Parts: sequence; structure tokens; C-alpha cells
Amino acid sequence: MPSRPKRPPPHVFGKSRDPRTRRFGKQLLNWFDRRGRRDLPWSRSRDPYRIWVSEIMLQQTRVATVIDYYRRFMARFPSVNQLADADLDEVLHRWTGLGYYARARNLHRAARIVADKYYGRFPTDLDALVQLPGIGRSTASAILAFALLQRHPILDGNVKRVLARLHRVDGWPGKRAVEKRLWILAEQYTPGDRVDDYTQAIMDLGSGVCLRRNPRCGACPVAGLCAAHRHGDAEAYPARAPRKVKPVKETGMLLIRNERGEVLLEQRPPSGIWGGLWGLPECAADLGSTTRDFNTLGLTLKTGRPCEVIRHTFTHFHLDITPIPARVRAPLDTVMDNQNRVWYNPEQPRMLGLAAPVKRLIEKLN
DNA sequence: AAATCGGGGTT
DNA sequence: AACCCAGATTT
Repeated sequence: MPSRPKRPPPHVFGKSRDPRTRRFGKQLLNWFDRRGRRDLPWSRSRDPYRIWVSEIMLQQTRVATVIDYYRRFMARFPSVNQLADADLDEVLHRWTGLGYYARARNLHRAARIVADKYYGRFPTDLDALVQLPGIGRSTASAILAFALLQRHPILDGNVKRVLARLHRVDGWPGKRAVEKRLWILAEQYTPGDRVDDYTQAIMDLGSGVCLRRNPRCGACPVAGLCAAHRHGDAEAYPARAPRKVKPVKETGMLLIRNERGEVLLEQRPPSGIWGGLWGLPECAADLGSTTRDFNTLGLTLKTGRPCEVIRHTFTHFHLDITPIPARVRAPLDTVMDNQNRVWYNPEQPRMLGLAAPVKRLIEKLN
């Protein structure tokens, strides 16, 4: 555990900040001192590893869900070296239920880089941290602010909302110009003194008070400084993304059972949809009942009547999946490539990361 | 059904 | 620099 660094003296920063900015920080920290949560497993930690894992988990999941996963994850991988030594499949398995497996893969990759290149110690400058997979500017800043009390602004979804309302920033934050403006505001407001508390406070304000809908402006410590609150249109900020029509794509998924009731899974290519996860072999959606050779699988299959289509929706398209049950009639000469294929027993799930709809389909087999 | 969200990737 | 993409959950 790294030793706790001293806080920079207050006079180093903050003297030149304008009164409004300082009032914001003061009122926010005051609120945090009274209402802030400090009882979470990663709260008050100065260990970059613990902070990093919590930040990655929290990117995609709410606090209440993260707590248990975080405890288990930390119990199994107490240090970055132990995470680096683990098999990816086990890391993915421990992640099952949190979703967003790409982040677990990045976590594992980054752990190996930290272990190999930095001898298990996290880099202490922003640029080096941002080089690590899965760590962008905001996450890197949060790690350095919490672990080393370095003054860096963060800009996660909660902070974006707070700042967009505070200054009635027009436009969708997905646009470069809007995001840039928000980063400038974030930089302006970030204090040198108590940067860790400030960072936690502004995130908590966004997640607990400055809600996307029905913001609790009555409970907000900085409502008096908020332009949107003054105009009574807080909910209009930040502007929402322009929406588009989602195309529908179709695929068939083979539920191939063997005589032991196991189902055949394939590991997907490392990039693209469900990258690196295990899934069912795909085929044409309109494959009828038939017996035919599947040369790529090395099997002769008898496919049955297709099951009901399930729709899985991504940000950009709908995927209509037709599950097609199948039995193995005979192995072909082609050798099963054991690296990428596995017989999976739904009764005794193995340590594999499964794509969400695949998991649903397999669970329905029981 | 729509909105959400930081990071990665492409042009 | 200015986009688009992935993925799963909540509302």
C-alpha cells in the first residue's frame, strides 16, 4: 500500500480562481462533508489499483450492484500482479453479470502491462495512464486525483450533467465542441485543495441530486449558482443525442447438443461484436429442418424446428436471433479445433464469458 | 422502445 | 478533428 501523500497546501492553487468558482467548490465540499458517503469498499483508498478497478466497474453499473462484485473481485485479485497472472477466462467469469466484457478484457490487458512494463506500480502521470487500455482521460484523472491528490478534472456522465446545467451549455455532449466546452468548465472548477473530496462530491451530486430527470434542485448545494435552475429548465440539459432508426439484422444460432446434453460453444474473434466472448455457432436464420454437413464445425448435424425468434437490441441495430436446435449425427474428418470450441454443460457452467443473449438461450435449455 | 456512457476505432 | 461503434441495463 503506497503511503498517503500529503495534501498540497491550499495556497498553491485557488488563490487566483474567481469568487464564483470558489463558492461552488466551497458549497459542494461543505455539502460533501455533511452528506457524503465514505463507507464504500473503495472509499478513501489511496491504492491506484483499488481505485482503478472501482472506477471501471462503476462506469457501467450502479453502486449497489458493484459493491458485491468489487469485494469478490478484490478477494480473488488483491493486487495488479495477481490480476495479471490470472487467466483471461477466469477474469471474464468473475465479471459475469456486470456485463460490458470488453472492459474486463481491457482491465486484464492493462494489468499485464502494469505488471510487465511498470513492475506492478501504476504510472503516476496522466499521459502514461491514458495509454493503458480501457483508461481514458476521465478515468486516468480520477485515479490520479484519488490516489495521489493530483489536480486533474474529470468528466463522466454525472459531471457533464452538473456542468451543462450550471452553465446552460447547449448542444449534445457527443459533439466535439460541446465536450470541449465541458472539459474547460471541469478544469476551471477543479480545485487544487481537497481534489479527491471535490471529485467524489461532484460525482455524487450528479448521481444523487442532479438527476437526469426530476432533479432534486431543492436539495442541491449549488442551486443558487446554477443557470438552468434559475431558468427553471434544468431537465433540458444536457441535450439528448439525435436519434436514428435502427436497422434489423437477422441471424440463426445453432443449439447443438451432444449425447451428454452439452451444447457447443465457439469463442468469437477478439474484436467486433461480443469480441472474445463465447457464443453459439451462427448460421442462416432461415435454415429449415435438415441433415447436412457443417464443414466448418467438423460435424454432421440434424437441425430441428427453429425456436421462437428473440430480439437483442444494440445501440445501432436490432438483432433478431432464430435459435435452431440441432443434434450431432456424425463427426466429419475435420478435427475439432479445441482452442476455439468447447462442449458446455448448462448444468455446471464453466468459467467462461458468455454473450448476453447466448446466456439467456442456454439457461432456457434447462 | 428509448436513453444511457466512457473508451476505442475509423475516416 | 469529427464522427461512429460496442453492450446491457434502466426507465
